[in-house]
This record gives sequence, structure tokens and C-alpha cells, in this order.
Amino acid sequence: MLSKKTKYALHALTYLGKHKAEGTVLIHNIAEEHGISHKFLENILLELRKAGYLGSKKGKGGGYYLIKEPKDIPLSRVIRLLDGPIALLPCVSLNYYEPCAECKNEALCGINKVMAQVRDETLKILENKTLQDILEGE
Amino acid sequence: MLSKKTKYALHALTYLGKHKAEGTVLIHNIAEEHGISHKFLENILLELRKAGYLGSKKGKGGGYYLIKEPKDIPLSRVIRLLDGPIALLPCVSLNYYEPCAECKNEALCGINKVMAQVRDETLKILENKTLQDILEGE
DNA sequence: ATAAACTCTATAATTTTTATAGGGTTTATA
DNA sequence: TATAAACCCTATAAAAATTATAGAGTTTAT
Repeated sequence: MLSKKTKYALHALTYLGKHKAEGTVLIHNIAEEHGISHKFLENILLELRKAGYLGSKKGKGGGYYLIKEPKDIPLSRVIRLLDGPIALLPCVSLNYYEPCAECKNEALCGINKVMAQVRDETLKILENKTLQDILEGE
Repeated sequence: MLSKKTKYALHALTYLGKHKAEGTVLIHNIAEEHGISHKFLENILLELRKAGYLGSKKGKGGGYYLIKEPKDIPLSRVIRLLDGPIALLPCVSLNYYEPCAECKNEALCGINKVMAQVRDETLKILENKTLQDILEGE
């Protein structure tokens, strides 16, 4: 399951996508719309900005806005940013690889092999679904 | 990512599949092979037995053994049993459904729609990979 | 009778996630 | 140029979930 962080990030991105015409949007408005803690959401938007998905304007009249096209924001990226690996095991993660302590030899591990396949097929799904798809469903 | 519980369950099932000829296998042997806590693994094997994957023999000379064919143990089942939902959000879980607090109307939620598609496609993957596939990779 | 091995439930320890707090910086505008 | 609005940043607290342990049953081969 996705963490609340990732879920809220998706809500925020969706909100920003829908309100693109308004220029900037306040954290406050997004938080209120979904009943999310303002401060918690603040941290999430900060991460999304640092990762290059959002721009911000400081000071009075400021706010956040999308700086990427919705079609260029795949679920895979948002999930990796906020939740970490998409792979089901650390030993097959492309971006967060770590060996599994209980496994003596990865090359001889059937679980490793199958999970690498699962990862590849899962990635295909998550790379092909974008914010655009979410927006089209609203 | 899978919890250690699920990961250890897969190791245990694999071990039991490989040692099918021996009749029963001791918790101890599996735990030692992978450096897993005996007691922790004990709880996991208990769950697998209650779920109908394993049989056990009590008393001296007892142990665990597979009672399902490896091809009839899909990853989806093992994951659901030990880790819970496969869906990325509670609002699209088939087996563990719960509404999302921050969502006013599921029918109008683009995230919900996309995640239902992701769930369907992910399930296809996890229902088609079985213990058999793992065993063939060892 | 005894020891081996699974059964079951409770609880403790650890880690991760979620949430809050509060001072800092920037900027529009009166 | 003072002020208030709004994002910036880091630290810490609270809550929840995961991981691990404990210990008293029960069953069974010998």
C-alpha cells in the first residue's frame, strides 16, 4: 500500500493540475479540500518541488504550481520519491538496492529471479500511468 | 516492499518445496538455513498452515510439509495472507476495502480509477507467478 | 516417562510513519 | 518601510506497524 505521504502527493498534484489556470495555489487550499494537515502537506510539497515537479512563489500572493506536464509525471516517479522502492525486495531494487541478509547467493535464489521479473512487469504499469490519466478520470 | 514476514514465508515455502522428498522438515532447519529467528518463523509457518498451504506433524519426529502443489501457490495469495492488500490504496482493495478519509466521492476520483487499473494489472502478474516459478529458478 | 516438536497467545523492542512545532526568509502592498 | 502573507527548513514528538521474544500448552515417538 502507498503511504499517506504518497497518496497526499497524488491528491496535491491532481489539485494543481486541475487549477493550473489560476497560476499559483495555496498549500492551505489543497489541505482544506482534502482535510489534510497543513504542515504535513507542506513537507510533501517541498519534496515535490525539490524533485522538480513543482515550482513555488514565496511571499504574499505566493503558492505552488505545476512545472511539468501531467503526461510527464508517471506514478512510478512519485511513488519512488515519497515511498521508495517499487521492487518488492531490496535485492531486486533498481534505485534502492540492498542485499537480503537471509540470502546466501543471489544468483542462485529463485525468489530473487522471480521478483526481478515482477519488478519489470510492475514498472511497465507504473511508468505508463501518469498524472494525465488521473486528471482524465476526474 | 514486502515485509520480512512475507519474505521469510517465501523462503520457507521454497525450502519445503525443495525438501518435499524428506516428508517433514523442522522449523529449526529452515530458520538455520536462512539465519531467521526460530520463534519468528514459527509464527509464520503457523499462519501458512492455518491458511491451508502446509501440513504439520506434532511431537517427536514431527515437522512441516507442503500440502499444496507449488503451481497452486501464487505469490498473490502469500502476499495477501502475510502482508495484506495488493492494491496500492484501501479504496481499491478487493480483499481489504476501506474508504479513503480524504476523498469525498470515490466515483469522481481520478486517483481511485487509475489505482483500480493498476490493481488489476498487478494482480495479473502476481496471480501468474507461483512457488513453482521460484523453485524452477533455484 | 521423557524429550522432541509443534501450538497458541501475550508482550516487548524496534522501526517506520505520521504529525506537529517553530523560527527563518521572501515578497506584495499599503 | 512596516506589515502580513506565504513558502522554507530542520528538529522532534506521537502513533502505528513491524519484528522479535517469551513461556506455558499439547501431542507423539521411543
